[in-house]
Amino acid sequence: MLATIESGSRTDRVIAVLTELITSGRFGSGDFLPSEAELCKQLGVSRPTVRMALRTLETRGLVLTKQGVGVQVTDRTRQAVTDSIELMLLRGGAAPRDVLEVRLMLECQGAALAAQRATDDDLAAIASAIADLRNRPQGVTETVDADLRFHLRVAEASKNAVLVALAHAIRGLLRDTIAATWRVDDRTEERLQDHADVLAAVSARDPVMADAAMRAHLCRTERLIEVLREGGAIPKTSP
Amino acid sequence: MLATIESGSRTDRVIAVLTELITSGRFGSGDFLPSEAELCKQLGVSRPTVRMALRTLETRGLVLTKQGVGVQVTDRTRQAVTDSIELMLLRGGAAPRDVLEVRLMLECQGAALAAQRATDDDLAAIASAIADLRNRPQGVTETVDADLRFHLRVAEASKNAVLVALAHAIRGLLRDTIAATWRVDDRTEERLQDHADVLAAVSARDPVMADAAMRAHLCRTERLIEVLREGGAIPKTSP
DNA sequence: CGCATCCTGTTATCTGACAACTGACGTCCG
DNA sequence: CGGACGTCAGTTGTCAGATAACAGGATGCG
Repeated sequence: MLATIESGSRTDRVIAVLTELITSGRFGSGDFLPSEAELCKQLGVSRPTVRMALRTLETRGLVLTKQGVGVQVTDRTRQAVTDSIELMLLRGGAAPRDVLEVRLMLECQGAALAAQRATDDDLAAIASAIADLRNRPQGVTETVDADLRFHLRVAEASKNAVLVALAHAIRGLLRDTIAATWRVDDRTEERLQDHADVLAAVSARDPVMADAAMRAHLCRTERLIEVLREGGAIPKTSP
Repeated sequence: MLATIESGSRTDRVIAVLTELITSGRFGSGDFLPSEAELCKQLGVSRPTVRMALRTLETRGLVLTKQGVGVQVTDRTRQAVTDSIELMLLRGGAAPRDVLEVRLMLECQGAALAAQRATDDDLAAIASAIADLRNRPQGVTETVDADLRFHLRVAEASKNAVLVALAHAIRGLLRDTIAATWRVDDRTEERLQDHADVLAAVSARDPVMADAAMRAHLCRTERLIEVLREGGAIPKTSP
Protein backbone atom coordinates (compact mmCIF):
# COMPACT_ATOMS: atom_id res chain seq x y z
CA MET A 1 0.00 0.00 0.00
CA LEU A 2 1.12 3.48 -0.74
CA ALA A 3 1.76 6.08 1.86
CA THR A 4 -1.62 7.27 2.97
CA ILE A 5 -0.71 10.91 2.73
CA GLU A 6 -0.25 11.98 -0.84
CA SER A 7 -1.42 14.88 -2.88
CA GLY A 8 -4.61 14.72 -4.86
CA SER A 9 -7.77 12.74 -4.55
CA ARG A 10 -7.88 8.99 -4.32
CA THR A 11 -8.90 8.85 -7.94
CA ASP A 12 -5.79 10.80 -8.87
CA ARG A 13 -3.66 8.39 -6.91
CA VAL A 14 -5.25 5.42 -8.64
CA ILE A 15 -4.62 7.09 -11.97
CA ALA A 16 -0.99 7.57 -11.06
CA VAL A 17 -0.57 3.96 -9.96
CA LEU A 18 -2.20 2.48 -13.03
CA THR A 19 -0.37 4.82 -15.39
CA GLU A 20 2.88 3.79 -13.79
CA LEU A 21 2.04 0.12 -14.16
CA ILE A 22 1.44 0.59 -17.86
CA THR A 23 4.22 2.98 -18.82
CA SER A 24 6.74 0.96 -16.86
CA GLY A 25 5.87 -2.05 -18.96
CA ARG A 26 4.53 -4.20 -16.15
CA PHE A 27 1.45 -4.47 -18.34
CA GLY A 28 2.14 -4.53 -22.06
CA SER A 29 -0.15 -3.86 -24.98
CA GLY A 30 -2.76 -6.55 -25.24
CA ASP A 31 -2.55 -7.61 -21.62
CA PHE A 32 -5.69 -7.44 -19.54
CA LEU A 33 -5.71 -5.53 -16.31
CA PRO A 34 -7.22 -7.26 -13.29
CA SER A 35 -10.98 -6.89 -13.13
CA GLU A 36 -12.42 -3.78 -11.56
CA ALA A 37 -13.40 -5.73 -8.46
CA GLU A 38 -9.87 -7.06 -8.14
CA LEU A 39 -8.38 -3.60 -8.52
CA CYS A 40 -10.73 -2.35 -5.81
CA LYS A 41 -9.44 -4.93 -3.37
CA GLN A 42 -5.80 -4.39 -4.22
CA LEU A 43 -5.98 -0.62 -4.15
CA GLY A 44 -8.38 -0.33 -1.26
CA VAL A 45 -10.86 1.94 -2.99
CA SER A 46 -14.40 1.56 -4.21
CA ARG A 47 -15.49 0.65 -7.69
CA PRO A 48 -16.62 4.09 -8.84
CA THR A 49 -13.20 5.43 -7.96
CA VAL A 50 -11.49 2.72 -9.98
CA ARG A 51 -13.88 3.28 -12.85
CA MET A 52 -13.24 7.02 -12.91
CA ALA A 53 -9.53 6.38 -13.04
CA LEU A 54 -9.96 3.86 -15.84
CA ARG A 55 -12.05 6.34 -17.77
CA THR A 56 -9.20 8.84 -17.61
CA LEU A 57 -6.74 6.22 -18.80
CA GLU A 58 -9.06 5.39 -21.65
CA THR A 59 -9.30 9.03 -22.66
CA ARG A 60 -5.53 9.16 -22.75
CA GLY A 61 -5.43 6.11 -24.97
CA LEU A 62 -3.74 3.77 -22.54
CA VAL A 63 -6.50 1.21 -22.13
CA LEU A 64 -9.66 0.04 -23.82
CA THR A 65 -12.51 -1.24 -21.70
CA LYS A 66 -14.90 -3.69 -23.27
CA GLN A 67 -18.12 -4.58 -21.61
CA GLY A 68 -18.30 -8.19 -20.64
CA VAL A 69 -14.64 -8.74 -21.39
CA GLY A 70 -12.33 -6.60 -19.34
CA VAL A 71 -9.88 -3.74 -19.48
CA GLN A 72 -7.21 -4.23 -22.09
CA VAL A 73 -3.99 -2.29 -22.25
CA THR A 74 -3.60 -0.69 -25.67
CA ASP A 75 -1.57 2.02 -27.31
CA ARG A 76 -4.00 4.44 -28.80
CA THR A 77 -1.98 7.37 -27.52
CA ARG A 78 -1.60 8.73 -31.03
CA GLN A 79 -5.36 8.82 -31.40
CA ALA A 80 -5.57 10.56 -28.05
CA VAL A 81 -3.11 13.19 -29.24
CA THR A 82 -5.09 13.68 -32.41
CA ASP A 83 -8.31 14.05 -30.45
CA SER A 84 -6.93 16.60 -28.03
CA ILE A 85 -5.40 18.65 -30.80
CA GLU A 86 -8.67 18.66 -32.65
CA LEU A 87 -10.45 19.77 -29.51
CA MET A 88 -7.90 22.50 -28.89
CA LEU A 89 -8.40 23.86 -32.37
CA LEU A 90 -12.17 23.62 -32.10
CA ARG A 91 -12.09 25.43 -28.80
CA GLY A 92 -9.72 28.08 -30.04
CA GLY A 93 -12.01 28.97 -32.88
CA ALA A 94 -9.42 28.33 -35.54
CA ALA A 95 -9.84 30.51 -38.60
CA PRO A 96 -10.08 28.65 -41.90
CA ARG A 97 -7.09 30.47 -43.31
CA ASP A 98 -4.99 29.49 -40.30
CA VAL A 99 -5.92 25.84 -40.60
CA LEU A 100 -5.11 25.71 -44.30
CA GLU A 101 -1.83 27.49 -43.74
CA VAL A 102 -0.66 25.06 -41.10
CA ARG A 103 -1.81 22.13 -43.14
CA LEU A 104 0.32 23.37 -45.99
CA MET A 105 3.37 23.56 -43.73
CA LEU A 106 2.95 20.16 -42.18
CA GLU A 107 2.03 18.18 -45.24
CA CYS A 108 4.69 19.70 -47.48
CA GLN A 109 7.43 19.19 -44.95
CA GLY A 110 5.99 15.77 -44.23
CA ALA A 111 6.23 14.87 -47.89
CA ALA A 112 9.83 16.04 -47.94
CA LEU A 113 10.64 13.85 -44.96
CA ALA A 114 8.78 10.97 -46.58
CA ALA A 115 11.03 11.28 -49.61
CA GLN A 116 13.99 10.73 -47.31
CA ARG A 117 12.60 7.94 -45.19
CA ALA A 118 9.84 6.05 -46.97
CA THR A 119 10.28 2.29 -47.08
CA ASP A 120 9.10 0.14 -49.95
CA ASP A 121 6.05 -0.74 -47.91
CA ASP A 122 5.25 2.94 -47.52
CA LEU A 123 5.49 3.49 -51.24
CA ALA A 124 3.21 0.53 -51.87
CA ALA A 125 0.69 1.86 -49.36
CA ILE A 126 0.67 5.28 -51.02
CA ALA A 127 0.26 3.69 -54.44
CA SER A 128 -2.58 1.58 -53.13
CA ALA A 129 -4.42 4.64 -51.85
CA ILE A 130 -4.00 6.33 -55.22
CA ALA A 131 -5.36 3.26 -56.97
CA ASP A 132 -8.42 3.27 -54.71
CA LEU A 133 -9.02 6.85 -55.63
CA ARG A 134 -8.62 6.23 -59.34
CA ASN A 135 -11.09 3.39 -59.32
CA ARG A 136 -13.71 5.96 -58.52
CA PRO A 137 -15.57 4.39 -55.67
CA GLN A 138 -19.35 4.64 -55.48
CA GLY A 139 -20.09 7.60 -53.27
CA VAL A 140 -18.46 10.78 -52.18
CA THR A 141 -17.78 9.29 -48.78
CA GLU A 142 -15.57 6.57 -50.21
CA THR A 143 -13.77 9.08 -52.39
CA VAL A 144 -13.02 11.31 -49.43
CA ASP A 145 -11.86 8.30 -47.44
CA ALA A 146 -9.45 7.31 -50.16
CA ASP A 147 -8.17 10.87 -50.45
CA LEU A 148 -7.68 11.01 -46.70
CA ARG A 149 -5.88 7.69 -46.79
CA PHE A 150 -3.47 8.97 -49.40
CA HIS A 151 -2.46 11.97 -47.33
CA LEU A 152 -2.24 9.90 -44.18
CA ARG A 153 0.03 7.36 -45.85
CA VAL A 154 2.37 10.09 -47.02
CA ALA A 155 2.48 11.54 -43.53
CA GLU A 156 3.18 8.14 -42.02
CA ALA A 157 6.06 7.64 -44.42
CA SER A 158 7.73 10.61 -42.75
CA LYS A 159 8.26 8.33 -39.74
CA ASN A 160 7.40 11.22 -37.45
CA ALA A 161 4.60 10.27 -35.08
CA VAL A 162 4.04 13.81 -33.84
CA LEU A 163 3.66 15.09 -37.36
CA VAL A 164 1.24 12.29 -38.18
CA ALA A 165 -0.92 13.16 -35.19
CA LEU A 166 -0.95 16.85 -36.04
CA ALA A 167 -1.68 16.30 -39.71
CA HIS A 168 -4.42 13.87 -38.90
CA ALA A 169 -6.12 16.23 -36.47
CA ILE A 170 -6.03 19.08 -38.93
CA ARG A 171 -7.37 16.87 -41.67
CA GLY A 172 -10.25 15.99 -39.37
CA LEU A 173 -11.18 19.65 -39.20
CA LEU A 174 -11.09 19.91 -42.96
CA ARG A 175 -12.99 16.76 -43.69
CA ASP A 176 -16.30 18.40 -44.56
CA THR A 177 -14.63 21.06 -46.64
CA ILE A 178 -12.67 18.54 -48.63
CA ALA A 179 -15.74 16.45 -49.15
CA ALA A 180 -17.32 19.46 -50.80
CA THR A 181 -14.42 19.75 -53.24
CA TRP A 182 -14.91 16.17 -54.38
CA ARG A 183 -18.59 16.70 -54.90
CA VAL A 184 -17.94 18.96 -57.84
CA ASP A 185 -16.30 17.40 -60.85
CA ASP A 186 -13.95 20.23 -61.51
CA ARG A 187 -10.53 19.23 -62.77
CA THR A 188 -10.63 15.86 -61.08
CA GLU A 189 -8.08 14.53 -63.51
CA GLU A 190 -5.55 17.18 -62.56
CA ARG A 191 -5.96 16.38 -58.90
CA LEU A 192 -5.41 12.70 -59.51
CA GLN A 193 -2.30 13.57 -61.44
CA ASP A 194 -1.12 15.63 -58.45
CA HIS A 195 -1.22 12.54 -56.29
CA ALA A 196 0.81 10.61 -58.79
CA ASP A 197 3.34 13.43 -58.89
CA VAL A 198 3.77 13.29 -55.14
CA LEU A 199 4.30 9.56 -55.23
CA ALA A 200 6.83 9.92 -58.03
CA ALA A 201 8.81 12.51 -56.10
CA VAL A 202 8.79 10.43 -52.94
CA SER A 203 9.81 7.34 -54.87
CA ALA A 204 12.64 9.31 -56.46
CA ARG A 205 13.81 10.26 -52.96
CA ASP A 206 13.68 13.90 -53.91
CA PRO A 207 12.61 15.98 -50.88
CA VAL A 208 12.47 19.26 -52.75
CA MET A 209 10.31 17.88 -55.50
CA ALA A 210 8.06 16.09 -53.01
CA ASP A 211 7.53 19.35 -51.15
CA ALA A 212 6.76 21.15 -54.39
CA ALA A 213 4.39 18.47 -55.64
CA MET A 214 2.44 18.41 -52.43
CA ARG A 215 2.37 22.19 -52.36
CA ALA A 216 0.99 22.33 -55.88
CA HIS A 217 -1.68 19.81 -54.98
CA LEU A 218 -2.80 21.57 -51.82
CA CYS A 219 -2.78 24.97 -53.45
CA ARG A 220 -5.00 23.65 -56.21
CA THR A 221 -7.41 22.32 -53.60
CA GLU A 222 -7.33 25.62 -51.75
CA ARG A 223 -8.24 27.52 -54.87
CA LEU A 224 -11.15 25.17 -55.37
CA ILE A 225 -12.23 25.71 -51.78
CA GLU A 226 -12.11 29.43 -52.33
CA VAL A 227 -14.35 29.16 -55.37
CA LEU A 228 -16.84 26.97 -53.56
CA ARG A 229 -16.92 29.28 -50.60
CA GLU A 230 -17.71 32.25 -52.76
CA GLY A 231 -20.43 30.18 -54.35
CA GLY A 232 -21.85 29.48 -50.91
CA ALA A 233 -21.21 25.74 -51.02
CA ILE A 234 -19.07 25.95 -47.88
CA PRO A 235 -20.03 27.98 -44.84
CA LYS A 236 -17.28 30.32 -43.83
CA THR A 237 -17.47 29.36 -40.19
CA SER A 238 -16.09 25.90 -40.72
CA PRO A 239 -12.79 25.62 -42.50
CA MET B 1 -33.20 17.18 -25.20
CA LEU B 2 -31.39 15.00 -27.63
CA ALA B 3 -32.76 11.84 -29.12
CA THR B 4 -32.48 9.12 -26.55
CA ILE B 5 -31.30 6.54 -29.04
CA GLU B 6 -27.78 7.24 -30.20
CA SER B 7 -24.68 5.19 -30.68
CA GLY B 8 -22.37 4.50 -27.80
CA SER B 9 -22.88 4.18 -24.10
CA ARG B 10 -24.83 6.69 -22.06
CA THR B 11 -21.60 8.09 -20.76
CA ASP B 12 -20.45 8.69 -24.31
CA ARG B 13 -23.65 10.48 -25.09
CA VAL B 14 -23.30 12.70 -22.05
CA ILE B 15 -19.73 13.46 -23.09
CA ALA B 16 -20.94 14.43 -26.54
CA VAL B 17 -23.67 16.69 -25.19
CA LEU B 18 -21.44 18.49 -22.71
CA THR B 19 -18.62 18.86 -25.22
CA GLU B 20 -21.04 20.38 -27.66
CA LEU B 21 -22.31 22.81 -25.05
CA ILE B 22 -18.80 24.01 -24.40
CA THR B 23 -17.32 24.10 -27.88
CA SER B 24 -20.42 25.82 -29.22
CA GLY B 25 -19.86 28.60 -26.74
CA ARG B 26 -23.07 28.10 -24.79
CA PHE B 27 -20.79 27.90 -21.77
CA GLY B 28 -17.73 30.11 -21.91
CA SER B 29 -14.49 29.98 -19.99
CA GLY B 30 -15.11 30.78 -16.34
CA ASP B 31 -18.76 29.84 -16.37
CA PHE B 32 -19.95 27.16 -14.01
CA LEU B 33 -21.83 24.17 -15.32
CA PRO B 34 -25.00 23.18 -13.49
CA SER B 35 -24.35 21.01 -10.47
CA GLU B 36 -23.99 17.29 -10.98
CA ALA B 37 -27.42 16.71 -9.50
CA GLU B 38 -28.92 19.22 -11.89
CA LEU B 39 -27.18 17.64 -14.86
CA CYS B 40 -28.54 14.25 -13.78
CA LYS B 41 -32.07 15.54 -13.87
CA GLN B 42 -31.71 17.33 -17.17
CA LEU B 43 -29.91 14.49 -18.92
CA GLY B 44 -31.87 11.69 -17.34
CA VAL B 45 -28.89 9.69 -16.12
CA SER B 46 -27.43 8.88 -12.74
CA ARG B 47 -24.67 10.73 -11.00
CA PRO B 48 -21.86 8.23 -11.61
CA THR B 49 -22.53 8.48 -15.33
CA VAL B 50 -22.38 12.25 -15.22
CA ARG B 51 -19.22 12.12 -13.14
CA MET B 52 -17.50 9.77 -15.55
CA ALA B 53 -18.32 12.09 -18.41
CA LEU B 54 -17.04 15.09 -16.47
CA ARG B 55 -13.85 13.24 -15.72
CA THR B 56 -13.26 12.74 -19.43
CA LEU B 57 -13.91 16.41 -20.11
CA GLU B 58 -11.45 17.29 -17.39
CA THR B 59 -8.67 15.16 -18.84
CA ARG B 60 -9.30 16.84 -22.16
CA GLY B 61 -8.85 20.22 -20.54
CA LEU B 62 -12.38 21.50 -21.05
CA VAL B 63 -13.47 21.81 -17.42
CA LEU B 64 -12.01 21.96 -13.93
CA THR B 65 -13.96 20.44 -11.07
CA LYS B 66 -13.39 21.82 -7.60
CA GLN B 67 -14.72 20.06 -4.58
CA GLY B 68 -17.28 22.10 -2.73
CA VAL B 69 -17.50 24.65 -5.50
CA GLY B 70 -18.63 23.19 -8.80
CA VAL B 71 -17.51 22.41 -12.31
CA GLN B 72 -15.94 25.35 -14.07
CA VAL B 73 -15.44 25.62 -17.80
CA THR B 74 -11.80 26.34 -18.59
CA ASP B 75 -9.47 26.16 -21.54
CA ARG B 76 -6.59 23.97 -20.58
CA THR B 77 -6.69 22.18 -23.90
CA ARG B 78 -3.10 23.15 -24.68
CA GLN B 79 -2.01 21.48 -21.48
CA ALA B 80 -4.05 18.44 -22.45
CA VAL B 81 -2.27 18.28 -25.79
CA THR B 82 1.10 18.56 -24.12
CA ASP B 83 0.18 15.83 -21.66
CA SER B 84 -1.00 13.40 -24.30
CA ILE B 85 2.07 13.92 -26.44
CA GLU B 86 4.22 13.35 -23.40
CA LEU B 87 2.37 10.12 -22.76
CA MET B 88 2.88 9.08 -26.35
CA LEU B 89 6.60 9.68 -25.95
CA LEU B 90 6.65 7.65 -22.75
CA ARG B 91 4.91 4.76 -24.45
CA GLY B 92 7.41 4.85 -27.24
CA GLY B 93 4.92 5.91 -29.88
CA ALA B 94 7.12 8.82 -30.79
CA ALA B 95 10.77 9.76 -30.49
CA PRO B 96 12.19 12.97 -29.03
CA ARG B 97 13.53 13.60 -32.51
CA ASP B 98 9.95 13.83 -33.76
CA VAL B 99 9.17 16.64 -31.37
CA LEU B 100 12.24 18.62 -32.32
CA GLU B 101 11.54 18.14 -36.00
CA VAL B 102 7.99 19.43 -35.76
CA ARG B 103 9.11 22.35 -33.68
CA LEU B 104 11.60 23.25 -36.35
CA MET B 105 8.88 23.22 -39.00
CA LEU B 106 6.41 25.28 -37.06
CA GLU B 107 8.76 27.87 -35.69
CA CYS B 108 10.70 28.44 -38.89
CA GLN B 109 7.60 28.81 -41.02
CA GLY B 110 6.09 30.88 -38.24
CA ALA B 111 9.04 33.23 -38.36
CA ALA B 112 8.65 33.53 -42.11
CA LEU B 113 5.00 34.43 -41.72
CA ALA B 114 5.89 36.85 -38.96
CA ALA B 115 8.21 38.62 -41.36
CA GLN B 116 5.25 39.18 -43.64
CA ARG B 117 2.68 40.17 -41.06
CA ALA B 118 4.30 41.51 -37.91
CA THR B 119 2.99 44.87 -36.72
CA ASP B 120 5.14 47.44 -35.01
CA ASP B 121 3.70 46.26 -31.71
CA ASP B 122 4.80 42.73 -32.48
CA LEU B 123 8.32 43.90 -33.22
CA ALA B 124 8.40 45.85 -29.98
CA ALA B 125 7.18 42.80 -28.05
CA ILE B 126 9.87 40.62 -29.58
CA ALA B 127 12.52 43.22 -28.83
CA SER B 128 11.29 43.45 -25.28
CA ALA B 129 11.63 39.72 -24.77
CA ILE B 130 15.16 39.84 -26.12
CA ALA B 131 16.01 42.67 -23.77
CA ASP B 132 14.71 40.68 -20.82
CA LEU B 133 16.93 37.84 -21.83
CA ARG B 134 19.99 40.04 -22.23
CA ASN B 135 19.57 41.57 -18.82
CA ARG B 136 20.39 38.17 -17.45
CA PRO B 137 17.69 37.63 -14.87
CA GLN B 138 18.51 36.04 -11.53
CA GLY B 139 17.71 32.38 -11.92
CA VAL B 140 17.45 29.82 -14.64
CA THR B 141 13.68 29.92 -14.36
CA GLU B 142 13.50 33.57 -15.34
CA THR B 143 15.91 32.98 -18.20
CA VAL B 144 13.83 30.14 -19.56
CA ASP B 145 10.68 32.23 -19.20
CA ALA B 146 12.23 35.04 -21.20
CA ASP B 147 13.41 32.61 -23.86
CA LEU B 148 9.96 31.10 -24.07
CA ARG B 149 8.45 34.55 -24.30
CA PHE B 150 10.67 35.40 -27.25
CA HIS B 151 9.60 32.37 -29.24
CA LEU B 152 5.97 32.88 -28.34
CA ARG B 153 6.06 36.50 -29.47
CA VAL B 154 7.50 35.51 -32.81
CA ALA B 155 4.81 32.89 -33.24
CA GLU B 156 2.10 35.37 -32.35
CA ALA B 157 3.43 37.79 -34.92
CA SER B 158 2.54 35.21 -37.55
CA LYS B 159 -1.11 36.05 -36.86
CA ASN B 160 -1.95 32.40 -37.18
CA ALA B 161 -3.85 31.15 -34.13
CA VAL B 162 -3.46 27.50 -35.04
CA LEU B 163 0.27 27.82 -35.35
CA VAL B 164 0.49 29.64 -32.04
CA ALA B 165 -1.50 26.95 -30.27
CA LEU B 166 0.55 24.12 -31.73
CA ALA B 167 3.88 25.81 -31.13
CA HIS B 168 2.90 26.53 -27.57
CA ALA B 169 1.86 22.97 -26.88
CA ILE B 170 5.08 21.61 -28.34
CA ARG B 171 7.17 24.11 -26.42
CA GLY B 172 5.58 22.89 -23.22
CA LEU B 173 7.18 19.53 -23.85
CA LEU B 174 10.60 21.00 -24.29
CA ARG B 175 10.61 23.25 -21.28
CA ASP B 176 12.76 21.07 -19.06
CA THR B 177 15.11 20.26 -21.87
CA ILE B 178 15.59 23.88 -22.77
CA ALA B 179 16.09 24.78 -19.13
CA ALA B 180 18.99 22.35 -19.12
CA THR B 181 20.58 24.11 -22.07
CA TRP B 182 20.50 27.44 -20.26
CA ARG B 183 22.04 25.95 -17.18
CA VAL B 184 25.32 25.47 -18.95
CA ASP B 185 27.12 28.61 -20.03
CA ASP B 186 28.15 27.32 -23.40
CA ARG B 187 28.08 29.89 -26.19
CA THR B 188 25.40 31.98 -24.56
CA GLU B 189 26.53 34.98 -26.52
CA GLU B 190 25.96 33.25 -29.83
CA ARG B 191 22.48 32.24 -28.84
CA LEU B 192 21.61 35.78 -27.84
CA GLN B 193 22.90 36.92 -31.19
CA ASP B 194 20.62 34.37 -32.85
CA HIS B 195 17.63 36.04 -31.30
CA ALA B 196 18.74 39.41 -32.54
CA ASP B 197 19.21 37.96 -36.01
CA VAL B 198 15.65 36.67 -36.05
CA LEU B 199 14.33 40.04 -34.99
CA ALA B 200 16.40 41.77 -37.64
CA ALA B 201 15.06 39.49 -40.37
CA VAL B 202 11.47 39.93 -39.24
CA SER B 203 11.92 43.67 -39.03
CA ALA B 204 13.37 43.67 -42.53
CA ARG B 205 10.24 41.83 -43.72
CA ASP B 206 12.40 39.12 -45.17
CA PRO B 207 10.64 35.74 -44.83
CA VAL B 208 13.50 33.69 -46.21
CA MET B 209 16.02 35.25 -43.89
CA ALA B 210 13.67 34.94 -40.93
CA ASP B 211 13.23 31.25 -41.64
CA ALA B 212 16.98 30.79 -41.94
CA ALA B 213 17.76 32.74 -38.78
CA MET B 214 15.26 30.78 -36.73
CA ARG B 215 16.54 27.55 -38.24
CA ALA B 216 20.10 28.40 -37.33
CA HIS B 217 19.07 29.22 -33.80
CA LEU B 218 17.07 26.07 -33.25
CA CYS B 219 19.71 23.87 -34.81
CA ARG B 220 22.30 25.35 -32.49
CA THR B 221 20.06 24.55 -29.53
CA GLU B 222 19.50 21.05 -30.83
CA ARG B 223 23.20 20.42 -31.06
CA LEU B 224 23.55 21.58 -27.48
CA ILE B 225 20.73 19.27 -26.43
CA GLU B 226 22.50 16.41 -28.15
CA VAL B 227 25.70 17.11 -26.26
CA LEU B 228 23.90 17.32 -22.95
CA ARG B 229 22.03 14.14 -23.63
CA GLU B 230 25.22 12.27 -24.31
CA GLY B 231 26.60 13.67 -21.10
CA GLY B 232 23.59 12.36 -19.23
CA ALA B 233 22.24 15.77 -18.26
CA ILE B 234 18.97 15.01 -20.08
CA PRO B 235 17.20 11.69 -19.83
CA LYS B 236 16.48 10.25 -23.23
CA THR B 237 12.83 9.59 -22.45
CA SER B 238 12.04 13.29 -22.38
CA PRO B 239 12.78 15.29 -25.48
C1' DC C 1 -20.09 -33.68 -34.96
C1' DG C 2 -22.83 -29.29 -34.99
C1' DC C 3 -25.63 -26.23 -32.78
C1' DA C 4 -28.50 -24.06 -29.44
C1' DT C 5 -28.53 -23.09 -24.59
C1' DC C 6 -26.99 -22.07 -20.13
C1' DC C 7 -23.59 -20.31 -17.05
C1' DT C 8 -19.95 -17.53 -15.37
C1' DG C 9 -17.41 -13.54 -15.15
C1' DT C 10 -17.12 -8.98 -16.65
C1' DT C 11 -18.41 -4.16 -17.36
C1' DA C 12 -22.43 -0.49 -17.34
C1' DT C 13 -25.63 1.75 -14.73
C1' DC C 14 -28.57 2.88 -10.92
C1' DT C 15 -29.87 4.02 -6.09
C1' DG C 16 -29.08 5.91 -1.71
C1' DA C 17 -26.19 7.36 1.57
C1' DC C 18 -22.38 9.61 4.02
C1' DA C 19 -17.92 12.26 4.21
C1' DA C 20 -15.19 16.30 3.00
C1' DC C 21 -14.82 20.64 1.38
C1' DT C 22 -16.08 25.67 0.17
C1' DG C 23 -18.08 29.99 0.71
C1' DA C 24 -21.15 32.93 2.92
C1' DC C 25 -24.01 34.17 6.47
C1' DG C 26 -25.00 35.07 11.19
C1' DT C 27 -23.42 35.27 15.88
C1' DC C 28 -20.62 36.22 19.71
C1' DC C 29 -16.98 38.50 22.13
C1' DG C 30 -13.63 42.19 22.83
C1' DC D 1 -18.83 48.94 16.43
C1' DG D 2 -15.61 45.56 14.28
C1' DG D 3 -13.47 41.38 13.65
C1' DA D 4 -12.92 36.47 14.70
C1' DC D 5 -15.46 32.38 14.93
C1' DG D 6 -19.07 28.84 14.36
C1' DT D 7 -22.75 27.27 11.70
C1' DC D 8 -25.08 26.05 7.60
C1' DA D 9 -26.46 25.07 2.80
C1' DG D 10 -24.70 23.49 -1.38
C1' DT D 11 -21.31 21.05 -3.83
C1' DT D 12 -18.10 17.39 -5.08
C1' DG D 13 -15.72 12.89 -3.39
C1' DT D 14 -16.40 8.31 -2.00
C1' DC D 15 -18.62 4.25 -0.56
C1' DA D 16 -21.77 0.02 -0.55
C1' DG D 17 -24.89 -2.92 -2.73
C1' DA D 18 -27.81 -4.26 -6.36
C1' DT D 19 -29.43 -4.97 -11.13
C1' DA D 20 -28.92 -5.01 -16.24
C1' DA D 21 -26.28 -5.86 -20.42
C1' DC D 22 -22.84 -8.22 -22.61
C1' DA D 23 -19.15 -11.71 -24.32
C1' DG D 24 -17.25 -16.06 -24.29
C1' DG D 25 -16.84 -20.61 -22.97
C1' DA D 26 -18.95 -24.90 -21.09
C1' DT D 27 -22.61 -27.94 -21.49
C1' DG D 28 -26.11 -30.70 -23.18
C1' DC D 29 -28.98 -32.31 -26.91
C1' DG D 30 -30.08 -33.74 -31.47
